[in-house]
Amino acid sequence: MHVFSEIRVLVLSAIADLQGADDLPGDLETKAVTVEPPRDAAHGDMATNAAMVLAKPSQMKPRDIAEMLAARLGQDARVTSAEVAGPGFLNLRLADQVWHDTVRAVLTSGAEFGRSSMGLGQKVNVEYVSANPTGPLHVGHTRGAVFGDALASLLDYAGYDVTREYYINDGGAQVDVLARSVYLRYLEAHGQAVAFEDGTYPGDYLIPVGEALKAKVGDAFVDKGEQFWLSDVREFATDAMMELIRGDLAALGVEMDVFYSEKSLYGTGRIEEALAALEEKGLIYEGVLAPPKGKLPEDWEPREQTLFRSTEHGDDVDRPVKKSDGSWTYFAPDIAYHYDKVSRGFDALIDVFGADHGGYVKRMKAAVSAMSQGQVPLDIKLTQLVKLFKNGEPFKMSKRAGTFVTLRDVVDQVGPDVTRFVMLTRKNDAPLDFDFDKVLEQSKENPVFYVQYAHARICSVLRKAKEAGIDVSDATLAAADLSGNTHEAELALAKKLAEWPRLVEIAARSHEPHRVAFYLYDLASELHALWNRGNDVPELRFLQEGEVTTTQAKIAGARAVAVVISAGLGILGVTPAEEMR
RNA sequence: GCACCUGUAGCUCAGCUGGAUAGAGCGCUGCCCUCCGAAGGCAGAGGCCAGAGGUUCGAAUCCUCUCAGGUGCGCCA
Repeated sequence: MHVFSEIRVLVLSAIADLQGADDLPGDLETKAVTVEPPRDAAHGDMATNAAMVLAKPSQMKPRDIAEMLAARLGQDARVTSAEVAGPGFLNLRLADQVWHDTVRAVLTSGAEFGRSSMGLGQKVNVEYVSANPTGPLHVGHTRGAVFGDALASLLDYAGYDVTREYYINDGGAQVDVLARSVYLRYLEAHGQAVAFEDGTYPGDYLIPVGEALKAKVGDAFVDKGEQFWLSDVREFATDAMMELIRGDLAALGVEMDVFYSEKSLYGTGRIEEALAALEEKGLIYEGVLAPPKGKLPEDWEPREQTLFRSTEHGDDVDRPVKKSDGSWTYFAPDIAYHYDKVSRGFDALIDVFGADHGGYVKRMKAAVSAMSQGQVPLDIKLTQLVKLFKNGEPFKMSKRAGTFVTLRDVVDQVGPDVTRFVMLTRKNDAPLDFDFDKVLEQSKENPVFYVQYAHARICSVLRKAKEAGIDVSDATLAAADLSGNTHEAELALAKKLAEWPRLVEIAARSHEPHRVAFYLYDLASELHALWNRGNDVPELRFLQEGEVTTTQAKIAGARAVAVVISAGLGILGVTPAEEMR
């Protein structure tokens, strides 16, 4: 339990006391009572809206309730002042001791400080990347990979039992296209001249795959009809692509728990089973969709298809699960896949899709809602486009020419840490500008650098202290007497640390890992501010010449910041820097 | 035509799921290194939170409509 929830408990018990004394009605809903840091630090350390929330049901004036609460809360040793302000806010100031305890808690718990039990061990499945196994991952996938991975780590940190999963789209027509493309490269490896026409993948990355195929089967497939080799080449090629993709993910530091094959759903009755479950609920029927409003496609004509009544679960129109020729649409195996996830007992599902799948959200949610009787929530996070820049100039990628900016291009140039952090400095549903030059800039304009610099500065102080023969182990620092750390800037830093556990819960609840990145920037900012105060106020420097115990107390505060930065970067998948070069 | 996302300082973006006088970086102005990493810090100027209604003690945040940009829209995945 962190400071904010501790104080909230205190407020609630004060309310209960007032109820016991008949100063407040006995039946009050206290769910809406919050205790949070006020926007303006001048208002105090924490503010509660309790009086305003309770005013109406109590039929009392908010300020009267606030006065009564203030009197009770002021008796607690942790509270140094309780003031009524504005329309009925109750502003609390807490004793320095509270913040010193926070620093101590960080040093004692290490990276575990901030870990929450909010998730109660619930099983959550996070599906991300899920790129078609037809080529290397590109920048768009990279953002999805970073986002999904950080979200998964965040949820883990918040006490959920997380499974990281990748859905391999190896069942559709695109893998046939892949197979034909690899076959061409295979012929090429045999010295034949080939042409990559529309409907094939011309990328160079398939050259080694064609050669590998040749090494494996020799000339067995040369000059043979498609029916002879397609299935074998398809399997060979998708395996090769998945190996490529796993390598890409590894370069970014992403490790999946489960790779789930779409193909495994076909011919095994799994799709039929999932659709039968929907049919049981009367949600599958044969029908004709109304034409889309507005301009009609040229070749539109009414056709009877097998449809899913997704409108029953919030969609705008019903969706086809079979094409007019009777074969499955892409939606059908996807339903089966999510049916499988529900059957595996997950309490919540999260899908991370690219923004171009936005039109797919409602039907997928409808399907999961129907299959789980509304019991398993599905959250779909869409990641918007990444716009690449170089020297401030837009960096275009052309898929037709077979050249596009890959995950490797990005990671090779700026490294996995920078790639990850930068991609998390924007919320998922906002487009992201990624400038190859700016992300490597060493200035505070670059949040990656700014946060790393704060961490490196602290490491530098610890190194200097050690050189001076001072014991700066976490255990020693945790035992240090912090009562001399009373300066406003020192306390501000400790207060920022106290917000970390609360921020973790907020970020986890909203599925927004970018909040961690912004918090780390703020924390780094407090550290830099304190550091520079040392220029004017020598007492604030971390290293106090000849004063071992004072130095240890000062360093305790700094070291705690490094611990939290390190934990936060850990969630983002970024390695903290010991020094800047 | 419909659905989803976005609209906050000159620019790039936060804003703790409804709280007080809306914040940061860049850019602009003026300061701070004989001293732990100045690759930093402090201060100032800059706002009708796209617009109009509504909900309530209270709205950038929730609802409705309008405007602008992006994405997608049976027989691709």
